Amino acid sequence: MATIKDVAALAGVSLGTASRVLSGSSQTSPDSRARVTAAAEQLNYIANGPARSLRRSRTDVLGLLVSDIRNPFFSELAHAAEREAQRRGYTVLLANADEDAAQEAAYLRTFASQRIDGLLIAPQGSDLTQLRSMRDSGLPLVFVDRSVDGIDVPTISTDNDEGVRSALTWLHGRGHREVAFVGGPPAVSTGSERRTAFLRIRDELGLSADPRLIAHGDFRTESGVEAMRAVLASGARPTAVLSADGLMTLGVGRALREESARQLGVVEIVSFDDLDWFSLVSPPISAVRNDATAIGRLGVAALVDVIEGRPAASHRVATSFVDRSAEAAAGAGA
Amino acid sequence: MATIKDVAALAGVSLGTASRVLSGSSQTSPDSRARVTAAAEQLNYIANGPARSLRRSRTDVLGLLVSDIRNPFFSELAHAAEREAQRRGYTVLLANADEDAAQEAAYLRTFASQRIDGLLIAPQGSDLTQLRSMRDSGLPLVFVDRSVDGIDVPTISTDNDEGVRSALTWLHGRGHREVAFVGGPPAVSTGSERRTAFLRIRDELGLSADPRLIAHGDFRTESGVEAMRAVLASGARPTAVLSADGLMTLGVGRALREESARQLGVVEIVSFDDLDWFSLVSPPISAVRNDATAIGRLGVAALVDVIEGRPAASHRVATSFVDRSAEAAAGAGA
DNA sequence: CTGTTAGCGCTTTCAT
DNA sequence: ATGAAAGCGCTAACAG
Repeated sequence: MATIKDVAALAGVSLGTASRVLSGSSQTSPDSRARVTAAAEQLNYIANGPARSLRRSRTDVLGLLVSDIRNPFFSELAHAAEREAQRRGYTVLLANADEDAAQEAAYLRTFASQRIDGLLIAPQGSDLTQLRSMRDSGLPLVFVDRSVDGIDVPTISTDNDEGVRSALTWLHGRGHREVAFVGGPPAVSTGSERRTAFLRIRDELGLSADPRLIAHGDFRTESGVEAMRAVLASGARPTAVLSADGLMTLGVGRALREESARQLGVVEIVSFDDLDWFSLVSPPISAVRNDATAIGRLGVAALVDVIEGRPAASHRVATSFVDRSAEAAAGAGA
Repeated sequence: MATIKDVAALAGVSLGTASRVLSGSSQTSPDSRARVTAAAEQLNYIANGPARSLRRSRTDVLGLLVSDIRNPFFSELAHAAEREAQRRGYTVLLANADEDAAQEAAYLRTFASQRIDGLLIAPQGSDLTQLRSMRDSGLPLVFVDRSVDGIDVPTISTDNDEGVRSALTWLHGRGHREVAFVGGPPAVSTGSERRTAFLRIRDELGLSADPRLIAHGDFRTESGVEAMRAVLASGARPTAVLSADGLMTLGVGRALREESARQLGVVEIVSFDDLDWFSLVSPPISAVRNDATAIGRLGVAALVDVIEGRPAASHRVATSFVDRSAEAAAGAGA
């Protein structure tokens, strides 16, 4: 692998001049510029990043720690974050905590050791001490989607209250009174916020307060199956269900499908998170659009603000409700 | 940020001893071990990765360059690769080329400059020269899912032929003779392999060779919509369709759904790639299971072999066919 | 087992 | 505008 020294030698200039040409940091003569560029080209020179980082004490790399890369919400968020970062001259290093606090802690250490310039994180039951010590040691931090109590970090999150309200209002308007809720883990901010919103708005609207209508999962598919089964087994008779996350909605659908074979009746599904296949099932699933793209984009913008010393603001991103009740009830291939 | 020098000073030992304790590279006395560990703890010391990499000329980081992170196939592959890498002491840096050759080239450069220890890549219309020069400059390379002609790199891919055969045989057995094919881009190896397999096996089975039954997309949803629309507009009358990729299957479903409102009739969908919601649509979509987890795992294993100087073998991962024809035709909420 | 020291490849003074 | 030289934080080779 060619080093800058090789390039300088081939170009017949000093190491310093080669560096100046290559990084464009300062004025250089057209002559040396041409020769250095040619030499670099010829040697297929690619600067050694670690050496560069060591010297400059910055890496131009942002970390993004998501809680589950297989969750479409996060893969869309990651995609948006990456685009925005690239636009601003940063590369994104993506890591997946897999909804596991220990793995999250491990990646946090890895990122810190890589000396990334800043970190975007969707925290779970995060170790508050670790997060604090990272922040205090000067690592710019921004929360996306989720937040953590007891630490003040700019946060880009969804307007969970608005989202739940739109879903319940819509269900209420369609005549539902027995509405089940499959919530997320209360330890995660999105889990608790959506739950709190559900309880309050349910009461505002005068929906059934039967506690058997409520169950909680962990934002993954299988837990959605189990939570929905639990509700059905409890003796409650929901006519509709609000699922707090897209992956759990899949699980809810599976659980209801098992039941439908046993003629339980129709339960209308509404989902927090709109997945692209919802229009293909029958009846189509209406959903709260949770704007992962905006969250990813704003998250990077806020993080770059912090990195460059500007004040960064927290944001609540608006949701919108996608009403599919009017769409044809035909299935994909029917 | 504390350096190893600070740790050594606080522990009252030399820099070298501190380094030895911290990296466990060589024998140290219990006494210094205790003092260094305590000092590191107290100072919240986290080694400077770039400095370490510069000196050791390795990073313990693997790159994974996928073509579309929002494609569930790749997010599953990434997830599996990450787990396997972690198990072997490596961290994965994930990047997304977004089915775009220019972006792929840019990330290739970024990875090269970061001096990652090895790269797992799902290549698209890759610049052969660039790939070759990277390989020749000593970067361990392994292809996953896709390969590129003209460069010899260990490759972990799906048995596309077997997959297509199982799908067409199944359709044939169900009486279909007019089977449409929505293929991927012929420039990508998976696109061309699945297409070639389709043509050959179609003829073997005596299915209709009407050229209007065939259209191509780019492995993304929207292109699936367009390809299917094109087939339907051509005047061909397929009774079934094989889609070459999960995302395009979604598009195919959308296109058929538009049509079904106009009473075109039933077209049975079969998908290369099994997505988790296929059991929820009506009728459920049967599919070729394309084992992203195995590909990711084997890919990392092969890459680590190359890195550590062992010979690495290419693999064709077996597919299996998921027959959902017997499942209840009830929809998600019905 | 430990201290000392060279040097990884680069950027950035400091002179000139 | 350029060359010489220092030094980022770390590991490894060497001497003891």
